[in-house]
Amino acid sequence: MNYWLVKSEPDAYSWQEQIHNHIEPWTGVRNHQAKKNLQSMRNGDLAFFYHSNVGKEIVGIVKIVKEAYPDPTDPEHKWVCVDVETVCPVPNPVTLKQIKTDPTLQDIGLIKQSRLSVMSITSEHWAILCRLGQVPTKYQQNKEN
DNA sequence: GCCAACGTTGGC
DNA sequence: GCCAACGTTGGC
Repeated sequence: MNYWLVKSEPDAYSWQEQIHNHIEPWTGVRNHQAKKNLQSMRNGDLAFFYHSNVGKEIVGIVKIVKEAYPDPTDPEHKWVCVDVETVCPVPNPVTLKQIKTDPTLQDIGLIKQSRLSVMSITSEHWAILCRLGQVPTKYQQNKEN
């Protein structure tokens, strides 16, 4: 399985709304590299939910439950979305500041490609971020895969 | 195909 | 509010 990070501005769609909705289509991605990443996601992959602009921290974990399909918010049907399901909150949200000061996280996409809204995360970085966020072990991996 | 102008994202 | 990074548009 693969690990990912998806960004949302909490003013537009927040983690609280994600908890409430439980399963939600991840729509509105309008960048080719992000689209490619969406298309590489497989059912059961896990993703960090990051609050951009306001908060600037990793606040939760979601699971991909429906692979890429045409984004209903795109009238031209040329962009895609996936469905994500709430897995758990990150008990101790990991801030961008923390990530920037951690020597083991310097080559993470969040820093190197700050404008990309859907990116992959290595399993090593995933483990480090889970530890920093104090994510319970049982949520760090999807046992179904 | 190049590049200037402009728009957007997102951090500071 | 500013700006860096990056993407898009359109003239040539």
